[in-house]
Amino acid sequence: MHSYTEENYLKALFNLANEKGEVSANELSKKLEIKMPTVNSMMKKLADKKLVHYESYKPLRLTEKGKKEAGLVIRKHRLTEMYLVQKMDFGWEQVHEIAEQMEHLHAPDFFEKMAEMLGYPTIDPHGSPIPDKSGKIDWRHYEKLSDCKAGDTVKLSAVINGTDEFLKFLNTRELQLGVKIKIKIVEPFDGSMLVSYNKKTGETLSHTVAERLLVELVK
Amino acid sequence: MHSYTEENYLKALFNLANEKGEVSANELSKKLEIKMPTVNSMMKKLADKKLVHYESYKPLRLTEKGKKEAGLVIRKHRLTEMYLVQKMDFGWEQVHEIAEQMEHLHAPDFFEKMAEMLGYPTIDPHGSPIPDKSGKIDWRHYEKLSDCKAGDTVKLSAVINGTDEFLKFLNTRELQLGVKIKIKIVEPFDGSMLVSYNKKTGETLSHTVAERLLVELVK
DNA sequence: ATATTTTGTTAGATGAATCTAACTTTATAG
DNA sequence: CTATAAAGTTAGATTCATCTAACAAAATAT
Ligand SMILES: [Mn+2]
Ligand SMILES: [Mn+2]
Ligand SMILES: [Mn+2]
Ligand SMILES: [Mn+2]
Repeated sequence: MHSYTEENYLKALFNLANEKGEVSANELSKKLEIKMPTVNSMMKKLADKKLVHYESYKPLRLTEKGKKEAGLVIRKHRLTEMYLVQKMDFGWEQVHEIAEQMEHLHAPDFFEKMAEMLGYPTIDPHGSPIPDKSGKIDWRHYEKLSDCKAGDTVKLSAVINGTDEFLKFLNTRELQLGVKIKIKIVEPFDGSMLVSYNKKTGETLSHTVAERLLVELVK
Repeated sequence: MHSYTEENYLKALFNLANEKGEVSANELSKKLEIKMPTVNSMMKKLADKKLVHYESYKPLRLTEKGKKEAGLVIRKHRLTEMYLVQKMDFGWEQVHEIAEQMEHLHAPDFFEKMAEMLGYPTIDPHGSPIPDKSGKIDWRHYEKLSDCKAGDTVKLSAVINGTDEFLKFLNTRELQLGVKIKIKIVEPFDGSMLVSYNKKTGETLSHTVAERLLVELVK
């Protein structure tokens, strides 16, 4: 099996590769807060294990095997988060750090039991898709709230860059997944939005917030 | 904080010290399946951290600090086992390996939530006491079934040397914690016992089994 | 009491994961 | 196009946890 360390590299590669197509050693180094030479030698090691395609001075790419292994780690992470929220009553802002550790447990029966108890969920508490048992992700096509226009009615489906601080901020605004948001005005100057949802009739969301909220158009 | 590795040494020292008073480097080496020189240098390291009293050629003893830290790891282990059995429907023979990993999580809120959901249990699924939040253990006084005599009625309160195989064996005999056992005959030759419990009127338990069952006298 | 066995210690090596310093290649800006 | 900056690589050191081989002390057996 892969070490705790290797698993964290695979996961970081996977997540970065989904925002962009390929990953530079530099990005990976910054994401993991590990210096470049260390990343470099780990990439060679993962290449030996056929988890990463490595060529000098070229961007990094996970192999199919690498994607699968990464997907399985992410599955454990997201199942854990869902379990903590659904079955142990944690807030969505409290679960990431715990899942960051639990994702490295080698305990298939435990994760299978969690999945079963949760009814085989397909998204985690932040709206991110949970990879299936083969590590495959079923990608959704959401758009950023900040890309929507006045008059649109949307459903909040996921949050990105979901730091605990940001999630706590959303709590104070009663912005949970599933909330229907009507966009009343989009300010051209700063991209801030005047919206209504739940019983609130005039809440303002900054562009910074709106671009971290992923939504689906409704009606 | 302490590393995964250090925690395992502390836990092993603690458990060995409870069977005997002190622990030899040799026993510890065998228990952990780690060679003596490795154990030796780890003991010096733990001594530097004031977790172990170390003197050349003398038996090993945990300091008060060491006992506390070990107790806290064991607390996490046993709370986890109890949670897995009570809340996730695992069998008592399925939980040790998972707990062996989860005991190393640094997630106080998670373990506190488990304790709360379980109603602050004082024993784990195998009848072993769960240390409190300060790492202290409330020792019970049980005796081995093998030390009881014909005519005694006892309650099964804990199992020792509870390997998964042994626990599965107990499952086949319907021997769960709390079962009331009447001792009908003790064979002088091999120490085997003829007992009755539940609706069974004449089950035989070998000495090997009886000395792994801890009981309390009833009536 | 001495010899043998067991236990404990020291010394030195290894592999994993990390770092810093120095160098090379590629990208970017005048 | 060169010059500079950024990104990537190589070399060598460090820390942790492990090992084997050799040696020393303590326990045990004759
Ligand atoms: Mn997360
Ligand atoms: Mn992690
Ligand atoms: Mn256990
Ligand atoms: Mn452990």
